[in-house]
Amino acid sequence: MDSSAPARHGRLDLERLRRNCARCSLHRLCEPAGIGASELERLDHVVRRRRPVARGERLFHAGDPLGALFVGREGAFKTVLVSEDGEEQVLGFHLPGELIGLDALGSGQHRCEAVALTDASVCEVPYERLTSIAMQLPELQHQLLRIIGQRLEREQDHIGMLVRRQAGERIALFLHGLSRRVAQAGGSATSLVLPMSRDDIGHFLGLALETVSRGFSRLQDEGVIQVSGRRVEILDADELERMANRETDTPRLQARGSA
Amino acid sequence: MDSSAPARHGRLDLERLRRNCARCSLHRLCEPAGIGASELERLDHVVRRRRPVARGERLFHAGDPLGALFVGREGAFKTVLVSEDGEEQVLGFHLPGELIGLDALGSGQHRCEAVALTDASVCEVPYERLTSIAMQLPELQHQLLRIIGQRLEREQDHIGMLVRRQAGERIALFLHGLSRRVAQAGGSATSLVLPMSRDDIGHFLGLALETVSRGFSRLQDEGVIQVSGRRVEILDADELERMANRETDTPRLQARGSA
DNA sequence: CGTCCGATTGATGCCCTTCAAAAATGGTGG
DNA sequence: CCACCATTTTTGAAGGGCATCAATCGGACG
Repeated sequence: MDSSAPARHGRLDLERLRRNCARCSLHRLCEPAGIGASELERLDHVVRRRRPVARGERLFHAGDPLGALFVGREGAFKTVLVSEDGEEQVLGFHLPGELIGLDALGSGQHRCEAVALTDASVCEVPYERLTSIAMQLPELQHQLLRIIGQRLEREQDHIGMLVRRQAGERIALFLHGLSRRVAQAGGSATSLVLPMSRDDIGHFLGLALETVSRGFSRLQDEGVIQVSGRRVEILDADELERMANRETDTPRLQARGSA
Repeated sequence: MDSSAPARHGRLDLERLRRNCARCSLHRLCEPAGIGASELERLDHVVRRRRPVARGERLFHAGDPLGALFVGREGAFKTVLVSEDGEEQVLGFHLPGELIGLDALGSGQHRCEAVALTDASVCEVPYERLTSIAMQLPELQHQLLRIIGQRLEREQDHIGMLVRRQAGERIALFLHGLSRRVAQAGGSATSLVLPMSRDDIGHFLGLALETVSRGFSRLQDEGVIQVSGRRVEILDADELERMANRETDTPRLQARGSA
């Protein structure tokens, strides 16, 4: 496959566009919807591709007007809600391929800020243009609604993580979910390098950073994971998932081997 | 089913439709968007109005395909996520004028169930028809996206309620938020009759029902509210809001009067 | 090699959960 | 109208898990 053919029209052009979208992880937005050539071309003209973002840089701040949605391409982000007393609440982490900026849909202004946890790059889609194109493409409209709906599901899962689950459960749930998402983004499901600090994880899970650290250590003692700073190896994914669903029951009934 | 003037065109028809929408609380969906006559007419033909729902009845179950969105008209609902072990997680409460059913947008299937807490009635909007009309009405599309975005905000507020806030804070936050919403739905902001049980509130706030009850009693002791079963009078809304934002600080530093 | 920031580990206190029982509420039928 | 029951709510007592304070450890970087 040639990588540089500058064909202007025909299949070659479409191929180039599709390739770009697939690389840029925008495929979640347009590819599964079966969008045709002309539509892709329009999207392509609208999307600002592969904008680099330095670690610590913000895609937007709280209060910024909704200008564009972002799709992570490389690196990782967190979205943070800062309360008036300076307390940070981490709303989510965002891996390549995931949409950032939906928090402004309700009011037209961002209510949280998106911070790059590592050096990163994003694709940028002007919101107004996206919606106006969606007006004419049923597939794109449905896809957009579906993606927003999936974000709703994620928020609900986040709530489920926080409600009446104890620390070990939340941490297992977090690692398990992160592993799946890293795999979906093209990484290894068992060998992770966490882009976020223990403090960030704590502010996401509603736990003190020390509790997160202790939880990691405990999982390591039990042989489920191996931790070295931000490097995490998942040794027993099944057990991890089991702990994620209820840690409190059968702590000694089915105990095998050492206590 | 027309019950009155069968006018086909002209202002009368439009007025009737607007009235219906306003009464039906669908105004949040179409009225502020400045929708014109023909569009309202189309919406009107699509909406099944004022369907009664008995207490305990479900609008949908987990796993049901996404058929329609609902707008509460009278009464109250809760949406509940039931985990495999039978544990209930209350995702939200829904007052008149609020949209129910968005949980299915991501997958096309409902993941929670919507239960009527009281005898109630709803308007029912077939989802496919709504989106296909939205394709042709920029205002409606934007309004739809805005409403979904507002739901996202609510989920995030819910998360903020759960993370690192202690019981008294969550309960004050809950009462304060409910008061505002009841007022928005046309009720009294200070005199509430809770449609949900202490258990429901507990499953929403991530607390044991006993803790909720104790929290109410404590607020009463402090003269902030007056409780009698499910009847709650808010005596000091300012103080309630203050407690909602940080209960733990300045308990004795800036203490005035009694310790 | 020394500094700095993040991660780990320890000890203590407290808030909330849990178990338990009494009290109140609401609906039903005599 | 009142008695009766089921359900919900309130209140009490005890124990545990997590936050907090504090110190040490470890790696990254100049």
